[in-house]
Amino acid sequence: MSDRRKPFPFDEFEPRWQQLWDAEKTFRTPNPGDADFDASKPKFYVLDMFPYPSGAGLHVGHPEGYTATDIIGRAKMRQGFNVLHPMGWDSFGLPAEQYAIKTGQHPRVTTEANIKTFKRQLKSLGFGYDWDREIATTDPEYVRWTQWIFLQLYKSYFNEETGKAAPVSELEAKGWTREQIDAVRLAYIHEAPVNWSPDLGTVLANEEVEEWKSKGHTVERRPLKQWMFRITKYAQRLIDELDPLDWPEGIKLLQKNWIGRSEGAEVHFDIPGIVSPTAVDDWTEVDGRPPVPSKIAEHVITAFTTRPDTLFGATYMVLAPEHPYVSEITTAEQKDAVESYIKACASKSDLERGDLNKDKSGVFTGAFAINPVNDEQIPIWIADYVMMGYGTGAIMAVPAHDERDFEFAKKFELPIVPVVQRSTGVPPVNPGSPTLHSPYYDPSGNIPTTATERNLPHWQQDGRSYFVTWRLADSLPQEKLNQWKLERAEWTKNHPGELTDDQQAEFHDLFSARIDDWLDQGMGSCLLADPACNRIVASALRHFDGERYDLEAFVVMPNHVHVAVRLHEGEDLSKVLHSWKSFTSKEINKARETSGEVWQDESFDRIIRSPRHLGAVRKYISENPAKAGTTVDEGGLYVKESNGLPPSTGGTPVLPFSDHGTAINSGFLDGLPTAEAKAKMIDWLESEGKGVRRINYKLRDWLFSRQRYWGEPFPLIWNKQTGEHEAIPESELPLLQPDMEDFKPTGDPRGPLVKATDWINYTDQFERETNTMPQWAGSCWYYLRYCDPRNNDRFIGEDVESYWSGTPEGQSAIGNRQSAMVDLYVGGTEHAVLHLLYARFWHKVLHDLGHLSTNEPFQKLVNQGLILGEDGQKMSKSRGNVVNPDEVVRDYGADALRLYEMFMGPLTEVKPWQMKGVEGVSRFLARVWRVAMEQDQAGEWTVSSKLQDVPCTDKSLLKVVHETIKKVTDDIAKMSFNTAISQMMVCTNAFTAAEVVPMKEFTLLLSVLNPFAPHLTEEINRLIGGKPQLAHQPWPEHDEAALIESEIEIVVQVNGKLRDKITVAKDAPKEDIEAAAQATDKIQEQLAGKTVRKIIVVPGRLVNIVAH
RNA sequence: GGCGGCUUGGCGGAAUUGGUAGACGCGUUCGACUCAAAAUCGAAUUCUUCGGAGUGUGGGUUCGAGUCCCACAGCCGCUACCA
Repeated sequence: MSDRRKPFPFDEFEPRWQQLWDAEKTFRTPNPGDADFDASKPKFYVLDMFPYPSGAGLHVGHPEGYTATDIIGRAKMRQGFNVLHPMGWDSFGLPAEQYAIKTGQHPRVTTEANIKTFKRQLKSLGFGYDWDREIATTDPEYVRWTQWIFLQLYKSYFNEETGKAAPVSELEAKGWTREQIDAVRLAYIHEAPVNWSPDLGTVLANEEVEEWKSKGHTVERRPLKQWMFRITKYAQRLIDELDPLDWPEGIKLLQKNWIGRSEGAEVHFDIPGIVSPTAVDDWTEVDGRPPVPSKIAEHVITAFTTRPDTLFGATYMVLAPEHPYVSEITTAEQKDAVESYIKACASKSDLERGDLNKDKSGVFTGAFAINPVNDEQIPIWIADYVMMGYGTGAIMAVPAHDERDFEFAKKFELPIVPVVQRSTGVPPVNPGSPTLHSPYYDPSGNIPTTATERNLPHWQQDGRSYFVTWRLADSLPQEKLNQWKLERAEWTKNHPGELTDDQQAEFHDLFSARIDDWLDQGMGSCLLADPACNRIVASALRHFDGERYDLEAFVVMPNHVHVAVRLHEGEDLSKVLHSWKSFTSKEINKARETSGEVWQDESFDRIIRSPRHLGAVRKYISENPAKAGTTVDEGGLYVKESNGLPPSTGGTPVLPFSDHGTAINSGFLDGLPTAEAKAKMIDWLESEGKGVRRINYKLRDWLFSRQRYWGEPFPLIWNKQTGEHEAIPESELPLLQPDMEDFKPTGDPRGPLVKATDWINYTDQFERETNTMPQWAGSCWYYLRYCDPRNNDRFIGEDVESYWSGTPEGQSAIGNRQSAMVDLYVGGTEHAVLHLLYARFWHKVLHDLGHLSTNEPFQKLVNQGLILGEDGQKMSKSRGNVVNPDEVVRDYGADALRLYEMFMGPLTEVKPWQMKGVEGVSRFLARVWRVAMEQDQAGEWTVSSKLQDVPCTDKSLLKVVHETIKKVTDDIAKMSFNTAISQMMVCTNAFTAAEVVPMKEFTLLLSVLNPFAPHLTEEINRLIGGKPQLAHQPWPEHDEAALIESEIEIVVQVNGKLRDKITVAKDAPKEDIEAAAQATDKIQEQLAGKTVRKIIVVPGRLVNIVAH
């Protein structure tokens, strides 16, 4: 392959141009203060996620994002922006250290070698990076500022009043003690069970556990002292401030879910026998004061719940096995069982705990708690389905309304009390719905329907299936109904025209939802709950089954009836309904010795549209009692047993029911919808001192310590006497790791640095912290350092920071809300949560402390899609489908690789590699080359004789060229590179076909192709005498005049089907177009024997003639 | 289980946001050049019983639907006892 003839001499000119760009510093970005800095130019900061320089070298996935940003950067530069497009290395990391341990080589050596390879590879692709700004997170100067930023966090706390970070010196001034301050620092030391990996010899963040386990390392839980960041204080801001960012909605959602905000309450459960004066939450700060260990904490167990409205249904409690109170509350009889259970859990990995989750396990502690709302004694259990890491590590179990609690209660035969009932109402049906046009029921399409109006629309068709619902008369007073109808009519009058979604919802709330709400409140007599009445209705429904109709399913609920029924030919729904209603009302009155209306006039009915719809209706009916939380009398529920539906559930309610509904069996909450019941319960809890409103987050504080050699050491020292920690002076930064021969993990949880005894010993009084920072530390702020990479006085200069955070006018192509520093950030989804969350956190802290003017780092985020192997599988060495970019460059050139990766498909999509596709794109580049160049007898390339410096006389060629400028410009802004390339191919094909290639127009094509294929275009431009370099030329603008044609082709449709095309003058009046459209032979043929009903003219596009 | 994404020729993918479905490229076929091949150039290429049919399936809205609405299915990704 490599010896095959090159279609154009890329192997000669590509390296030459790369050297020129290097030597000339073509892509150097001037900073404020530089001699060539032009303050009038708007800034544009486009950033790639910097790579971890692994030993394997560049992967074809890397250039995907890098080419995209390079195209944008190059285009923006030529559009007059001061473009910052830097590259660097995320060079700390476990693989380098693991490799070092294996080979005995210092990780710095391997890291530097890897960086060299990466850099060579990136340069061979011709990316326009400003290499003067290259940084590596392992550079001592970079480490200095990483440590400096850590110290800013260490010296700060989160001020609850302002919602911002502030220096702890404020608290010192207020007279806080050392202990109190340490308890609120953003960086704090904490003893907690952590994920300790014995063979890596380090602690891992929860998020990292799976990754390393999958690589075959073991991880266990173990309590250790660790440095933590109080990122949870920023949870709300990390959610809220996501909103204005131009990120993919999916990524925003991922972050929100990760932070996992949930609203609810903490409920305090007293343990009897021990008096609790007031319930105090021992884990929270009160009035912004530092936490005070509660004196009564051991008397009270606090549980977090998102459903305080179900408190009446809480029939037991469950603690996590690790919960600190377990040993205290366990009774003597249960002690052995509890202890052995805890032991069993500890030996289970998280994976086992989670994966084999179907079978619930647990042990009774022997202790009881008091349910504050009804003073009932409820047993306290421990079980591993409750996690110590979320909420308070204790739950109130409501088995009737929580799946997990339900399973547990069933297994251990704990009481189940339903306290929420499904709000009754009609099932969801297609709202947009003239159900009458269903071909399922009438293949002829000729639909004999009658619409009868009786309170509500009443559609009828012969022999169809219906779903009918009607209610007891006293379930809704007529005057109420009438009043609501009037209000609805009024509202409709005030809202003419089409309704927005919101208005539709409002409209629904005004009437249908009101009826449902009313009924759900359990109003009315619910006399059908009486088995006698229930049976009357059921037998009436069955009476004509098989004679006048076939019953599909029905259910008799306490205050309403649902029936799915297929009418026999010739039957009339309203008559059938009437006979049911009149017979049953007579019988019910007789049975109850009453008189008067039993049923409401109103009934709801709809045609069942399809077998599938029928299935849904039957399912709805069969589940209805259970969902509503009621039972029906035997016989009151019927589902035809023929089509694979689950058998009728009889009278047993199906629990758990975890949706919202209406409170029942709940004292003062009865009848309230869930939302209101929640609020009322929280109010009650707070007024009684039995609980507090609480917003809980899934997000945990960030474990920032690692026990490794190859990471930034913490710039902290410990007082050997007092055991207090403090910062080393900033003048001592950077604090580098000592040179060590042996950096193997020791198994000592303090990490390998403990072996460097001299280094540790800071003074006689102090010794150094031996933990190091995780890889995230460097990647959290690298985008800041790029702005000012050689500044030795600050992590980023103030002027520089202000310039690169700026919001100059007129830069709207990418991202329209410039509130963040980086305008465009491109990288893989794998960093969607952690890296981006951590970087945002640091950025916000630095912003709060006054070091940054923006509060978010990345304005627009784009995730490039994964490139799969040629077999459609993920590329991997074991599958042998890995494509090496070096080989592609060798065989086809850098431009071809760049162009192919952009031509494969949309940047964000997952797509398979096709080597044939690279060839295709290479052919395209060769065609561009041959438009300008031809080979003489000797095989030497010379400028083609077709290429002439003459005005372009070919109108259509001129049009294509300007269309191309327009489309490529727009498509780059949209990051739709594949379509831009396709347009340039069209343009090139036009040049290839042309007899004479006008120099000026051809140069325009080169000009827009330049960001995609910089080497080829610069080389051709040089050979044909173009000056200056394209990289220094302004971006071309298209000529609107060249796009306009005097005549346009218009499509003629008859009844929406394409039948002919006509050519008309660009500004022909509508009438002329209509006439011309009807005049053609083909159209005449189509219209023969038909009457033209309507003609639709879409200017410049089509004519549609509607005729029957 | 939850959340998110995707579904258009033999393949990768276009489609001006409701207006000619299949741009562009790959592959395939035919032709030109050539002793021949490669390379290059040109033509054709959704299916079709030549009436039409056709964007995962079924319905709906519309003069008109790949695009909007409803329901369903199938793939892929992430996440998982989150109380």
